[in-house]
Order: sequence, then C-alpha cells, then structure tokens
Amino acid sequence: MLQVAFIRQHLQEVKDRLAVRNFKEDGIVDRVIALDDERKKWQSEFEEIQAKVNSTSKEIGQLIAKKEAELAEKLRVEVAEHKSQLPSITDKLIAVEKNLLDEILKLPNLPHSSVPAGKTPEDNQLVREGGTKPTLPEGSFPHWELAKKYDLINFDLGNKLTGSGFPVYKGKGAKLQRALIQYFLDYNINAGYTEYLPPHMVNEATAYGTGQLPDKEGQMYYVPIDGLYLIPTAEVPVTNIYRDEIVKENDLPIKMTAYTPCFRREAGSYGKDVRGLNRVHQFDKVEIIQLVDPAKSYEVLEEMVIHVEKLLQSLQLPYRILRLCGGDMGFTSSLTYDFEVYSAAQDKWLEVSSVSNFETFQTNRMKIRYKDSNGKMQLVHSLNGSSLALPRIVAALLENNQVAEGILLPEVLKTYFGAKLIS
RNA sequence: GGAGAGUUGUCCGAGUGGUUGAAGGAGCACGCCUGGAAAGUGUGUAUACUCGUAAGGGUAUCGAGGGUUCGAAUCCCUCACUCUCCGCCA
Repeated sequence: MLQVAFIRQHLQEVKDRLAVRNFKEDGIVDRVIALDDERKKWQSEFEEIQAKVNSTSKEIGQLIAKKEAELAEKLRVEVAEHKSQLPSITDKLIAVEKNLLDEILKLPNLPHSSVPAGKTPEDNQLVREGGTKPTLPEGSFPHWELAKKYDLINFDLGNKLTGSGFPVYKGKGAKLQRALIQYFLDYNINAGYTEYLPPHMVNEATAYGTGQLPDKEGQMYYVPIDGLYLIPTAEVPVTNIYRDEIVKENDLPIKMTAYTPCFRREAGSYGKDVRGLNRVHQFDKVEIIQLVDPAKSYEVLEEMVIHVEKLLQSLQLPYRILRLCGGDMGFTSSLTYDFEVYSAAQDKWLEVSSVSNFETFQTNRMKIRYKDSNGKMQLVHSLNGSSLALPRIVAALLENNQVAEGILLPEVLKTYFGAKLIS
C-alpha cells in the first residue's frame, strides 16, 4: 500500500510512474488526496470536541472531590451537549476513512525507474541468458511422457484423489522432490538464510499483509469454517512473521528461507499451458525472503538475482533472466526479475523464479519498521524470490537430460538423490 | 467439545471508576565514577494521527470490537488467543 504522505509530496511523479505500469488511475490519486483532506477535517473536529469533553470531565472529578456538587452538575450538562455532536462526526470520519482506504488499496506499487514501459510479456527486457540448450536425440519425449515411462509422476491418480492439477509423485519421482527441496534449502542456508517451516494456512490479516487480500481471494483456496486460506507461496506466512514488529537496525538484513507446498486455484487459466507440470494447483517451492535497510534494497535485489542464477547454473539448466515491464509486473512489486528455464522437448521457456523488491508496499501494510540512526521510525523494504519452484525445474531436468538409458541428473544432486541416473 | 484462569509498555510486573501513557524492577541509551571493565550512581527511554518554523500542544491506543458513565486499564457484553483440568485423538 502506498503512503498518503508520499503521494501528497510527489503527486505528478506518482501518476507518471503508474502510467509506466499501464495502470489507468482514473483520478484515484487525486481522490486519495481529497479524501485525506476531508479525513483531516473531520478528525480535527472530532478531536476538538473530545478535548473539551476530556478536560471538563477532569474538572467534574475535581469538583466532586471538593464537594461542589452543583457546579459539577452544571458541567455534566455541558459535556452532554458536546457529546451529542460526536456521533454524526464520528460516522463521517469512519466513512471517509473507509473510502480513503478503499481507494488507496486500488493503487499498485510504483515501478522502479529501471522498469521498462510496456503492456505484455513481449515487452519484458532480456537481461541475460546462460547455459546451453541441449540437442535432443531423435524420438525424445516431453516430461509427462518421461514421468510415465519411469513411473515418477501419476497425473491420473491425482485426478482420482483430488482433481486435475494435483500430481502424485511416486518412487524416484517422490525422492527427486525431496532431494531438490533439501538441496535448495541447504544452498540458501549456506548463504545466510534462516530456515523456517511455517503453517500452510493463514488467517485474513496475514493474507492481507503481503497483498493477497483484498481482491485476489479468488486465487487462493479458502476454508470457510475456520476462515483460513491455503498459502499460494511461503512469502505469505514468512514475511508476516515480522508483522507489527519494530526490529533493531542491527538485525537487518533479516534473511529467511522456507520450503512449503503452494496452493493456487489458477482460476481463469484453464486450457493454457496446463499439460503435465507446466501449471498445477499444488506444487512445492523453496522461497527466500529478506527484510532490509531501504537504502540497500536494490543492491540486495541484485544479490538475490545472482544467488538464484548460480543455483540454476549448478543444475546445468539453460536459463534466461527477464526484467519485467510495467504491464507484466505484479501488483505489489517495484521491480521484478523473472527466471525462465528452457525445457527442450516442449521447446518452451518455463518460469521457475520471480525475484522482486516490494520496497515499502508490503511493510506499510504489515508495519514492519526499524528505528534509524536519527531515532526515526522507518519502514523496512521487503524482497523475495523463489529458489526454486519445483515442477518446472523437474520438467526441464527430465526433458533436457533424457538419454537412451534414462535421465542423467546433474552432478550436484547426486548426494541428495543418491544416484546419477533415473532409469 | 466441556469447566476454570488469564491477555497491561522491549521484557517482568503493579494497578480495580477520576490529574494513569500507565507504579516498581529488568533491559537499552547517554553521563558520572574507573587505568579499563564490572559494580555503583544520575538522567532518559511507546506508537499512530494531528496542529505548530520550533519549543510544545491535542486525540487515540492497557488482546480486538461494542456498551454503561460527566469520566473506563479498572464495570458489562461479544469475539480471538494463551494456560490448567476433563473428554477425544496423530
């Protein structure tokens, strides 16, 4: 959520930057300021009356102590008069505060100055590519065929147990999941991240904190009887660990990593790239999250990009890094890099990670702050990225590494998986 | 699921209707003391909004939301959470 004070001070800049996102602000920005003006007006009226009530009440107390009941009675009548004005003012104040919040919640985060303007994924900027695309032998298979051939993943069984998009991993397929999770976590812990294993369901306040609510409830699975949401990513519970906390400046940066399953309804995306593991409703992911000094957040973002890049390199997968254009960026992000791996048999680039700086957009909602050297409260910046989302990594690993004898896994997984070959 | 007890500032903990934003202690910060440190000692130590160039003032906040009252941390109601006992149970 943007800060009203910031909008007030940078009115034109805010509008210009929203335009980079291709976001039609439709007068929201001006309305926010107008509503905030109105809010101030009602608030000061309210406070003025309340101040009178408070001071008069104090006098009444003193008069009663001095046994001057008549005077006290007179003041009591006076207070009642003041108070009779309050309900209508309070109603207006509450209404205007609600309207203000409604409006400001409609505004997405402001894109960083390096974000290219643009509307669609075609406008994303290629930052760099790495690795080499394999040349597959004749008669090579897409991953869903390979998964079947080596009995690694059973999509039909998932259908039976739950529904489409809930694959069942079996045997070496299940073990490969476990190996990847373990490897990714170890890799992150080595880089100074603290591991968490958070709840996989969250309450409304938590979903609101990272920006899933309001508006995106359709993307989450919901358990109405308990009012809980299944997490779409570890970002949600883990970032909220520090909700309403004032951290010490020395504690920054706070680096956290977590493995969780992720649940996504993917409403409205039926029939689009849903084959095999390309898009599923439940998948495993290891996430990295940082809370940092605002002055250093872009430096940290680049660090995180390198961190994820090296992880991909260690898996020997061909990848490319994209800087998302304004139109393709998520609602809460200021700058996002997407990582895609090339899945050879499908001849497709698959998104496997998304690394973003949210600046204060999330922390303003969650009120995650620190006291700077001048003793001033500051919101920290939050960042996160996947390292990595498993299904598409598995898809690429299977497709790119298929040989006549089976699937030849990258060296780095050998100790985790216990073998180099899936056959 | 049933019965009971609780939820106060960074932490511990007092407070049961009036000047309590909140005693006391610990912690932390700064100073004194010291060769240096510990101990001792002095001072300071919430957040948000708002008015003000500032000094400083106002309003709100004692789990959350409502109510009673001139006045609520304190009384009443609802909800959430924690703990104890019983039940059920991986």
